[in-house]
Amino acid sequence: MTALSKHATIVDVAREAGVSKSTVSNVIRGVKGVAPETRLRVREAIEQLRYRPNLLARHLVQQRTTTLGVVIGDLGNPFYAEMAKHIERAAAGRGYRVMFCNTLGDQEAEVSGLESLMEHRAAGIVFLSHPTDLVQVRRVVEGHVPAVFLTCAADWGDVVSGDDEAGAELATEHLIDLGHKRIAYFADPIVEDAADRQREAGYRRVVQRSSLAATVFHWDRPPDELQQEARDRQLDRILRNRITAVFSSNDYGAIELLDCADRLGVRVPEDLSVVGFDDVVMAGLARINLTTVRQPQPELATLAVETIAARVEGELHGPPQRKTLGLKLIVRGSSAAPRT
Amino acid sequence: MTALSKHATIVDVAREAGVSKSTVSNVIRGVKGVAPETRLRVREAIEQLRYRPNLLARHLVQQRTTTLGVVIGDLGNPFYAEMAKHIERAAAGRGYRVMFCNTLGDQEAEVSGLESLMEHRAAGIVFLSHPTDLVQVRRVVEGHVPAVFLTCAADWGDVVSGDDEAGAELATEHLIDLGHKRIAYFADPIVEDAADRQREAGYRRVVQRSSLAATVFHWDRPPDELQQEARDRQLDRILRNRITAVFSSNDYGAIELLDCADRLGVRVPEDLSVVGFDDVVMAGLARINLTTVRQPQPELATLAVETIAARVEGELHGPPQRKTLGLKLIVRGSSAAPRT
DNA sequence: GTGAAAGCGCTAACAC
DNA sequence: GTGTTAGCGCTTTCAC
Repeated sequence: MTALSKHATIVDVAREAGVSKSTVSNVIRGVKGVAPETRLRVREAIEQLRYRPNLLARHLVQQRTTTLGVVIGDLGNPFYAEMAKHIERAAAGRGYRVMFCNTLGDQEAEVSGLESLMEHRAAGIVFLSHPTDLVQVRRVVEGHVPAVFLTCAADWGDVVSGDDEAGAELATEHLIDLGHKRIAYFADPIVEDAADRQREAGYRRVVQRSSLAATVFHWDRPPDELQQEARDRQLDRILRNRITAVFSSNDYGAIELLDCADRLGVRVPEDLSVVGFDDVVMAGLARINLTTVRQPQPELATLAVETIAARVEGELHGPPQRKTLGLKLIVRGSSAAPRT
Repeated sequence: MTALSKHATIVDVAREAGVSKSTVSNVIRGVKGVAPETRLRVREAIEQLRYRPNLLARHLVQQRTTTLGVVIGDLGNPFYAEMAKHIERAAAGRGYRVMFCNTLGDQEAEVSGLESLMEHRAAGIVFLSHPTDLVQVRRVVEGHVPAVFLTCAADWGDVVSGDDEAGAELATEHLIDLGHKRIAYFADPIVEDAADRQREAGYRRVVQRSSLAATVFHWDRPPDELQQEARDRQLDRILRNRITAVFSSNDYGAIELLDCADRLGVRVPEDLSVVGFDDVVMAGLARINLTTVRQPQPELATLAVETIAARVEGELHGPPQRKTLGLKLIVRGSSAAPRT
């Protein structure tokens, strides 16, 4: 590997082109009022020296960066990974770069990661999955940079999310229409609280409207080696309750449930109907074939980035905004009428 | 949303504590030789003002950042997403933050994303998935910052990867041991060239050693709306060739193949054995249950980060290094003896 | 043990 | 149309 050459600076370019550094700066920033011939000379010098402006210096003097911090629970969860990808693309499209912080639910990592993002003077923070430690996180971020909560919620920042309650209603109605009488709601703790409550609320409303009983289960998330066992116990509880259909708060949990059912010889959808939430790519595979509520991922991500960019660029002022996108039920093969 | 308060600076802290800014700097950086009592006063002022050092300024003066650029093909591919997560964690553990650049195979996005990373003065670049446009990319990066190629390869940077050839041999031997005579290699274009060639080479060696014919297919990656159709055509080609087993260059491709087989009523493993490469989390689901070659993801990511950190910190000099980790075959249900 | 001063690479007034 | 200059917030000699 060759020795690392230093980067050329604006002064080097100025010298090479025989102008002052302000002129170079004007050319770089596309300020008009530079003689075409001068502009050309500067351009050539830039090319020649492979000059790339130093954003550290620019951002320092401008008192503002074009870096967005993104806090994610777990990139290993396909929904978050897919969202992360869309956020990155949307940000790049608006001239922002993205710094990810993948906290894996570790509170300490979350706070220190966030502090690091603040030290980098991130222009704004996108929370994709809710910070576990609300108080600490709020203390670090609020009042310093704008925050947007994407598919999660808080009252001190803008919120962009799907219409969780309506989505949950669609899912539950679908199961009722199929003839199910004993439908459970299955909460995956990885889903942020507010979203979870909304989805549960939608479920409860529809179930009660049809005079059915509401049953709510929670996935345990024990250490890895015990996980499979814990899951099997959960499924056992479901079946003991004579549940015939489950609406899971996310696809990830729904797919785990399918996995569990497969291992235990419980047939889906014959013995148990399963409906998820998110519509991750995986859900559409023939082998998974999961009925689910689709979240419009690219639209959500774009909206979140636009919102935070508007705050950063001073186009948006005032109290937190709340933007909600409609959700669609995608019927696939994991749901069917219960056996009679 | 409350007005955004400015960040306190080192001068604010100095004033508050009644010392000079150099003393504050000494305290922040843990330089010894500061009177305990002074140190305490400074600490209190920092706490009081919620002071966070500005890394832009620090990095500008130090002529070095703690930012790592990571170039990824597609975060929507679980293997890359999982690797990204491990890279982020490993980097955080060594005091680095990570900027992702998710190029989606778009050459222009790749080069401009990389230029942006360079403008941010990334201390090093991790290529997770090979840059499509080698020449351009090399021109932008080489000689400026160290590069490490993770599960891909180039001769102008350090390489960290699994032993692709040996892994491919394991997979192919497994199929031969099961009694297969007509085994195809299936190349997914998302797998970087060098890795692909290694895996193909391993496959070819074993097949030829057993005096069998080598057959290599390539997934087409046509526009989304035509993809399913194109895939079905591929599977048709496979079956026409009386292939009984397929070794795919990655899990993603293998899972697509399963999906395709399911839709067309081809039974796996009865009619067709499928072996993948990577061992993404999904591959272990009961419904997927894919026999595959496991890549040690956390170890690969950690090694890549350590390598680049060593370069950045000047602990590692000289020509590009090549580190290879051993791979393991994970036998699951997608492979079995061919029908007689 | 502490402070003064120079300067990292850039932008943005303001002069000329 | 172009150059001069004063910082942005820090680190890092070098005096004291």
